Amino acid sequence: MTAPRSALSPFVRRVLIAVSRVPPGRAATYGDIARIAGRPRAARAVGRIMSTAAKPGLPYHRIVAAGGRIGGYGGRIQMKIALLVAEGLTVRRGRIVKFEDVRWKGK
DNA sequence: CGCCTGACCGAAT
DNA sequence: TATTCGGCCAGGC
Repeated sequence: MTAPRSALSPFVRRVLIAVSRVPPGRAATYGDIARIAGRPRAARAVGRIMSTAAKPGLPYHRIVAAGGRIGGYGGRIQMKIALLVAEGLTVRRGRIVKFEDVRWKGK
C-alpha cells in the first residue's frame, strides 16, 4: 500500500524539512523557515507548527525569533538556550550574540 | 462559514 | 527599552 502519508500539509512538511537542514552551531528565524518553505509571511504559522506538530529528532532549538531573539520552546527557554550554547553560540540577555554571523538562510 | 489563539514580524509610540 | 497594534498563516471549535 502506499505509505501512510502523513496528514501533514505540504507546507508543514516543507517546514519540517527546512528545520532539519539547519546545521549545528547555526540558527534560523521563524521567518527564514517560512520563506524557505515557500510562505514568506507565514512565520506565525511556523511557530504554531513547532508547538503543535513538533516531531522528535529535529533541531527546533535552532529556530529563533527575528533579530536573534530566543523566542519560545514549549516553556523551556532555559533548555533551548543551553542547547544553543552547547553548539557554540553565545546568548546574552535573551539574544544570540552576533546573530547575523551564525544565521542560516538556507542555501 | 466566522471567531480565537499562537514557539511571529515590524513599525510606531 | 517596553508596550501597543495591525497584519500575517494554519488549525481548532
